[in-house]
Amino acid sequence: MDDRKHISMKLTPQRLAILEYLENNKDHPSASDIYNAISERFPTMSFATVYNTLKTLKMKDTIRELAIDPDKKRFDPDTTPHHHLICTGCGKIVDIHSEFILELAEGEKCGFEVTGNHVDFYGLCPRCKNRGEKTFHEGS
Amino acid sequence: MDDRKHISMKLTPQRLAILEYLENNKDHPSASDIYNAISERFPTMSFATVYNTLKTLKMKDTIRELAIDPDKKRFDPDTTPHHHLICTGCGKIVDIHSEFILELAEGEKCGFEVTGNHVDFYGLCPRCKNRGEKTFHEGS
DNA sequence: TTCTCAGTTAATAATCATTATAAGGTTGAT
DNA sequence: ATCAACCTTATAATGATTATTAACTGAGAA
Repeated sequence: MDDRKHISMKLTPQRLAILEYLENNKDHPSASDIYNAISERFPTMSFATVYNTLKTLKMKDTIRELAIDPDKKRFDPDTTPHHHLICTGCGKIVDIHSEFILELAEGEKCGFEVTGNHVDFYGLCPRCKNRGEKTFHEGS
Repeated sequence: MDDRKHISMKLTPQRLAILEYLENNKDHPSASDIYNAISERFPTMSFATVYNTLKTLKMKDTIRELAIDPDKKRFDPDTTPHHHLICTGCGKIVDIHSEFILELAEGEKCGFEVTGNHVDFYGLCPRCKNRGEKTFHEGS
């Protein structure tokens, strides 16, 4: 089941550390999240290696690059089609695995060939709801 | 109808130039797009002024900041609820004003209070379709 | 009119995320 | 052992964005 899509790349210690950190990670971490987490136990790790590895994994469709955070890229090891629910108070992101049928009227397509979609839901997580938070960024 | 939400800020020449550039603009420009377009006829314009003005306009809900492009923020003067259709070949973005009813099952909400959503559609624009393009970034 | 103050602009430095470059390290086939 | 392909690292470079600070402007008070 979980054969990692037959990643055809050398599994160096650094790459294993990154893959291990990403495995089942639901935090949608950024490159620096990954670097910070790993460099604790792996002080020799270079930032470039993180970026290089992420780029390679992205090309191999092992991870997905998210354009959810306006400030930096985030990465998601869950490459199955799914959507996100984002807290506008603290930025927390949770996965939504429901499916939605979203058909565009031909007139709205502007001649595009539509290949997919992604829904960002916005809201307040339980903690921010209680605090009355309203900050962070509003949806795209 | 179009009273610009009673912008309560000094309408300096620089701000007017930015507002004028943004008015009815469907290109979802970035800060540097705006700076480049305006500084031609307004060579004294500072980049900081563009950022300052965009931040102010965003706070006043006169424009919306988009997290669509992983490389930079883009801005949309259309603050009515709408969605986007993005070309994965060239990055072109067009507006979709259809509405979609997207209800989340209670179990999927993780206790969030859901306040809104935004759909990104992905596809190939007519020009990229003909070229067989596949690059750019894939959806969040 | 002149002074003053708050808000604005511009020049600039600083920061952060990301990419590019170049040099050295590792591994596996020969 | 040698070579080449691939990796890693250190580092520089770039691009977007934010922060800082001094000069500027316009409206109202004196």
